[in-house]
Amino acid sequence: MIKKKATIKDIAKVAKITPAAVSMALKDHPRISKATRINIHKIAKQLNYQPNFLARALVSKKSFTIGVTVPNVTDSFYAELLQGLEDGASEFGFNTIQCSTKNILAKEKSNIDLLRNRGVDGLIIASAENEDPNIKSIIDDGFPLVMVNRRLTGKQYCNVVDYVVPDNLSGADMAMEHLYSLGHRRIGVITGLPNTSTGKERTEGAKRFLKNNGIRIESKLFVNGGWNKETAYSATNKLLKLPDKPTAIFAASDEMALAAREAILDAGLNIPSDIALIGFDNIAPAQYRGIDLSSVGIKTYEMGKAAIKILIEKVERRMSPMVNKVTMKPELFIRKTCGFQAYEYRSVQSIGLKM
Amino acid sequence: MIKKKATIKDIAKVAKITPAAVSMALKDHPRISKATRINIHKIAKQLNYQPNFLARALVSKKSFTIGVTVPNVTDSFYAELLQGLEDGASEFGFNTIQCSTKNILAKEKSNIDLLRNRGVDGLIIASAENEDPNIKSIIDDGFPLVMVNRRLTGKQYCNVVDYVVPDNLSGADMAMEHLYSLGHRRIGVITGLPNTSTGKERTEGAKRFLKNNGIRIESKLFVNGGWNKETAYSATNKLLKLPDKPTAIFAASDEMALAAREAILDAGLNIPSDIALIGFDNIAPAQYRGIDLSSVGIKTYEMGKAAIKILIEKVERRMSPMVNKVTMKPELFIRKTCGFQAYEYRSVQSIGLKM
DNA sequence: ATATATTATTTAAACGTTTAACTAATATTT
DNA sequence: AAATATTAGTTAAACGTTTAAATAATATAT
Repeated sequence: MIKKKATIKDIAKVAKITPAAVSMALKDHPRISKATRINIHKIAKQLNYQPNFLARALVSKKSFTIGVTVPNVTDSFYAELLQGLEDGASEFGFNTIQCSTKNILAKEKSNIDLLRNRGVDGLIIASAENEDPNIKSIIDDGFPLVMVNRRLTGKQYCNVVDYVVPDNLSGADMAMEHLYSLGHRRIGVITGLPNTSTGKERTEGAKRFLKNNGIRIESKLFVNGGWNKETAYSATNKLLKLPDKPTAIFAASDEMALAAREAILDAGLNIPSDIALIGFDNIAPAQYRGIDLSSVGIKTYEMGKAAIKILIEKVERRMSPMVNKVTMKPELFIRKTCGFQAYEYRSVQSIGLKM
Repeated sequence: MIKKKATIKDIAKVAKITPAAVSMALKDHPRISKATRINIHKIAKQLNYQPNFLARALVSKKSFTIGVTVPNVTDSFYAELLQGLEDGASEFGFNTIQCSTKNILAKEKSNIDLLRNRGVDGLIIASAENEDPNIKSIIDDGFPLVMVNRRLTGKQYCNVVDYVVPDNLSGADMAMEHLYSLGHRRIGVITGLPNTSTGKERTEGAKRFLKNNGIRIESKLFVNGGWNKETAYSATNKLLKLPDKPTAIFAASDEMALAAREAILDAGLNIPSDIALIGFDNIAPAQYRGIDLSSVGIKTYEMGKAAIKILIEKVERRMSPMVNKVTMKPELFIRKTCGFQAYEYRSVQSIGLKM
């Protein structure tokens, strides 16, 4: 039923030479005479020959495919990262296979197994946890790997594996500094998952800032937003219900910041007059008018491209002895949720009805 | 350097039987005695055996992989669709490989070739054009295919290929009706690419509505938004510069509606009091407070799941003679950009500075 | 004219599986 | 006891490619 594609054997039959010769001719091996090479190319075009990657990968142990795991694809941050990875890969003639792990270790494991069994040449992992056993086993196998966005934090492995990550400490510092400079002294922090490097380091950065500026660290001002909207929304409510609630909130991701934003407005409070808000990642929705979320961000798309470049170089060189550790400089994007701009978002109640 | 994985041969050596027997034992073929089957499974687990999909796919012509093409992954609509596709596939033990085409036919072709050469069992195409030659060649080859979101509109092929698409005519109708019911008679339309079924049909639906309600169709009120933010932004400006500019705008996608929103606010106009705005797709960012974009939407995630289900059924049955054509019922999500709600988004100028 | 080098191709094995067909051993039927 | 059936494997070929090694044919050097 399915019309089958022409193979090397078909070409061989037409050209009356062996499949091996065809294979060589197609890659313009000098061993094959110019005349036959031209002939073979012609026949290949006539038969619309397309090489079978499966067969090629099986024998040559090279699939020109990179496996990628991310927590999810619906988060704008990962969408942009994926785009960078995909575009970067295609520049080198590689493709990507993507899987989401939903921050579940078991799902990550099955995804990694699956990708490796499908013969990917290397892995980009954007979904790792701090002491991720899945990563460790990839490293133990000596399999080409570059971590992106998140990395391992454990001492023994963190100098062994390549990564491209944001400078989370500086980023958090910039966010806190911005709030501080606007007069905020009581700052709530919606943290990411503490078992991720991004979660851990952004929290650390915030704490370090407080310490450096002589502000007491109150644990109740740090609430776990779980890297997702739902958890972040209720985490924000915890902050808002505090008797001495913060005057500003730093969320460790824009995704969570946007959820915090909803929670704040739902509580009838205004941004930034009642509560200032800053996020991290500088995702596209943060930039819409009416959102105008101030945020610390890195060049996410570039981060993806950088990671894939390192990985493909490793793959091509069949594992170089170099370990590349790249950190991306964060930038502060001042918009309108921290009170620096003359603009205010008001909850529905505070506006009242008018038509 | 790279530690190599255990193969069937390794198991065979340990168990002192042939690879063929191992292969059968692993899939619990009754030909193999219970005792050896158990033994083989045990050894497989010990050696951490993982089947090589490439080899398996090569011989069995089955890879349990579905190829997917979308225009891009950064558009929230496609991100959600992809999630549905991926989740749906994994429910059936399948995986997806995704590529973006950026609405470029040549890129679509190379992606499709690539996916097929990598041995995918079927294709989900979400990026097709109306008379897409790439689709036609897939059909001619009898290769399993389900189109999603967009379909072919040409007569000869549209009854041959499976698809799951929104009911664009009704959707456009609902959007226009909503604006009409709020008193709007002069409605601008930001259309999608006319060479896509979604673009064509949503425009058609809008025109049909106008006709049915005795409103003259003015071609200058229809501007091409090209399915992307940049084009939609300038398309909106064209509408706004009209001497008798529309009192409302219907954008054929939320992505474009959000760009239109920026353009309107940038022009110093208020939404909805100066101009009402409605989109299509009901993507997540439309729902943020401060955006509150009214929109017509379908269950995008479910659409993805439905498409993958149909495809996998075709793949499993090795092409059934049935052609499934599914349309998804649209829903109207009334938020605050059409003036129905007591809320208004104002441009910066109209608020003036205040701190 | 013989030995050596060069060129163009073929042969054969391999990658890791699957599967149909064959075989040997044991069990069941007549 | 001979004929037949069942069980539990083994053998061999295949999937579509790649690649090292062998070979044959021709050209060049001695």
